[in-house]
Amino acid sequence: MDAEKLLKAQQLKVTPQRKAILTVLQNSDAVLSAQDIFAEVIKILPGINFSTVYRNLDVLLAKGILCRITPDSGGVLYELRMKEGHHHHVICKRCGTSMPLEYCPMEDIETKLAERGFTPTEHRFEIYGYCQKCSEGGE
Amino acid sequence: MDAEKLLKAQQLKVTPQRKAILTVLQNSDAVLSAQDIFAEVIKILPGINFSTVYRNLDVLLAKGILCRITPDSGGVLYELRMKEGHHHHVICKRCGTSMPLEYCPMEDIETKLAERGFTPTEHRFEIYGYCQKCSEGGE
DNA sequence: AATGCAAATGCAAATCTTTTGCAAATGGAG
DNA sequence: CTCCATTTGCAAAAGATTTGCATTTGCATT
Repeated sequence: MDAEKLLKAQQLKVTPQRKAILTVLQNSDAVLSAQDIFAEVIKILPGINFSTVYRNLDVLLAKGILCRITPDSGGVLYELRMKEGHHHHVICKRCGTSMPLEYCPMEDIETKLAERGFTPTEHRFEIYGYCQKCSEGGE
Repeated sequence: MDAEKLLKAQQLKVTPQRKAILTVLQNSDAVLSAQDIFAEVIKILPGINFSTVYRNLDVLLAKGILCRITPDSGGVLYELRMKEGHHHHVICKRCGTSMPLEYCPMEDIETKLAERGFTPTEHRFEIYGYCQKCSEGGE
């Protein structure tokens, strides 16, 4: 995946900072916090600022280049969007690896909500646990 | 619902601070942030401290007296647990009212996860939108 | 290749939320 | 009533994220 193409496709300027952020996310199959990302990006681009990372995460998220995940344990995690369109995630609590999920529970429940007069606009479905690799090694 | 009974049932000491926190949550059918709760509790119990509220929210959560909800918009919200056992939530983005949901998507997906070797330990399913009352008044 | 400007960045400070250490206070079992 | 583990208040620290502003930079257009 080409960082420049990704950015241009969204009418975003191609800056070294953005390329570094995308590189970090590409090289990780785990979901990362803003701080994690900053810690990695600064290795590539010493001198980059926190605020630049935060601002760009917001921009990339708004443009749909990233997904945001918010575990129960708190915090906000990001990952490169690997799948087009709406989807949910399965996340390993040990290694942080995230997999897209080809299933959305909303279909099953839409009529039930309609009966209650509730109009859904967003929803979230996230599954945490241990991936195959991390299960094998014991808990 | 009796705050004292709730606390005693969980081997927690009955303190004015805890009773005040529970009272606030009982009188609200919306989900509240720690700050919201503090702002209300201090009206009942002037002099109560932030840290007391935070600590007690953690305790009450651990004991299963509260539910924690983390909207995409960020932040952490709490509500009195209205339903025994595992369940999910439907939350109105305007008035914050929360309703328990008698449906869990995990059943539908467990085998699919097993095929991938993933062992789920926790999951979250939250639906945001507008409740009947708030839909009527227009967006 | 040079120009112009909106967009992006760095920096520093501010804000907001949550946590922690510790001494004093207190609930409740015996 | 006494005692002790639990809980609280306080103050400070820690952590995460945001903001204002001057400067720089990408890039579309000369």
